[in-house]
Amino acid sequence: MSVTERSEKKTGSEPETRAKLGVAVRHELANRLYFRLYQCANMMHKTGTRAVESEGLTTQRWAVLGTLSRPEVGQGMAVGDLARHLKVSRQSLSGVIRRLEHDGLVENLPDPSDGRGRLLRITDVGHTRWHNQALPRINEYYDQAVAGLSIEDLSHALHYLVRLLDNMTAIDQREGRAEYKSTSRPAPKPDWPS
Amino acid sequence: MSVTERSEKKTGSEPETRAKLGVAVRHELANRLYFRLYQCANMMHKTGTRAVESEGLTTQRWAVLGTLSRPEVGQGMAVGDLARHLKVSRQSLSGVIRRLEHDGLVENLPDPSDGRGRLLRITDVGHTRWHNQALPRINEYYDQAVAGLSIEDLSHALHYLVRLLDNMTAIDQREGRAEYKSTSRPAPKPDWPS
DNA sequence: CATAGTATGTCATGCTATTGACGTATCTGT
DNA sequence: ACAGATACGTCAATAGCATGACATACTATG
Repeated sequence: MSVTERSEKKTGSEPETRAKLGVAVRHELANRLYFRLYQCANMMHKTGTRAVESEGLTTQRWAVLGTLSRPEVGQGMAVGDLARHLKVSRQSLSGVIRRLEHDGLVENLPDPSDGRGRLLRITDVGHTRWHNQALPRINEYYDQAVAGLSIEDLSHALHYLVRLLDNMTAIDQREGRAEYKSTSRPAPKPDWPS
Repeated sequence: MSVTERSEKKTGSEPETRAKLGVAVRHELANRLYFRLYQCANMMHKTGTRAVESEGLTTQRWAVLGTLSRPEVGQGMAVGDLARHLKVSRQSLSGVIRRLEHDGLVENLPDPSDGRGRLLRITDVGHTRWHNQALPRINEYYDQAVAGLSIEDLSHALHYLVRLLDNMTAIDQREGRAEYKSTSRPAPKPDWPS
C-alpha cells in the first residue's frame, strides 16, 4: 500500500517530489523482481530439465504430461485448451506434442463430440512413466528447490506469482495478438495446474 | 495430488501419516508454484518483448543493455561475468551480443589489463537508445505489470524469488556441468541487476 | 443453405537456451 | 620455463517460444 499514488499537481514542491520518488522506487523494485524472474526461469529450465532428462523429459514435456495426467482431464484435452492453460502458442506446443507422441507417451484422437476437434490424451505407457519414473524425480527436485521455505512462504510466493501473471495476462489481452482474445468457452476449468 | 502415495507398511501410527501429508502438501504447493513460474516466464517474454520491440529489443537484449548501462560497469564487463550474472550460458549470450553489436548498441573491446579478456561496453548510441527510448517503455510496462502490488508486496515477492534462485543455484552447482563450478574471482560484484 | 466463426495442422522465420567439443591466446604458479 | 587454468569465440545439434500466414474441416447461425 502506502506509497502508490497520491500526488496530483497541487501547489507544489514537496508532495510532487515524494510521489516521484515513490514511482522510482516501484520501478526499481519491479526491475529487480523481473530480473530475478528472468534468472529463475532460466534456472528452472536448466535444473528442472536435468532432474527429469533421464526419463526423456524436459520441463515443458513435464508440464504437458503433468496436465494430461490429471484425473479431471480424463477423456482428453484439446490442443487449444492446453496451449491456453500453459500460456504457450499452439505452434510451440505442437513440437512438444509431436515428440511426446513419437515417444508414445501421448496420443491425439479425434473428438467424438466435435468433428473438427481432437483430444490429447496420455497413454498407458505415459501414465506409468509419469507416476513411476517422473514424479519421484520431480518431487525430489521440489524438495531441494523449495528447501527452507515454509508452507506459508510457498503460499505467499504462489500468490504473488499469480498476481503478476494476472497483470501480464491483462496486458497481453489488452494489446493482444488475435488468437488469445476470445476463448469461446467461458473458461475450460477454474484452472489449477499440473 | 492428494491421492498419490501414502501407503507403506508400519503399524499405521499417527505422526508418520501427518508427516507424509505435510510432504505431500509441500509438493503440491511447489508444483503450483513452479507451474506459475513457468507461465510467468512465458508471459514475461511475450508481453515484455512486445513492450520494447519498437526499439529493436527483446527481453534478453533488455537484460543485457540494462546491465551494461549501470554506472558500476563503467569500463566494461567481461562476457563470462555477464553470462554468470544473467545465469545464461556463454554461448547463448554470444548470439544476443552479436545482434546488439550488429545494431551498434554494444561494443566488445580487448581488456587492457588482461590480454585474454575482452570488455563489453554499451556504446553512446546504445546509451541514448536505452535511456531515451527503452526505459520509458519499460517503466510503463512495469507500471502495468506490478499494478496492485504495494512496495511491500514487491519486496516480499522479490525475496521469495531470490530464495528460490539460491536453491536452484545450489542444485545447479551440486550436480553442475563444469563451466559454472568455480568463478575464479570471488564474486564480481555484490550483484544487483539490470 | 450459405456464410461466418472455430479448431487444427503446418510451413517459415527469428531468437533464445542448453550441452558438448575445439582451438587459441594469455595468465599463473611451481 | 612449462604445465594447467582461464577467457574467448565458434561450430554443431536439439529444443522451445513467438509471430504471421495458409489450408482444411467442421459447427453454428441467420
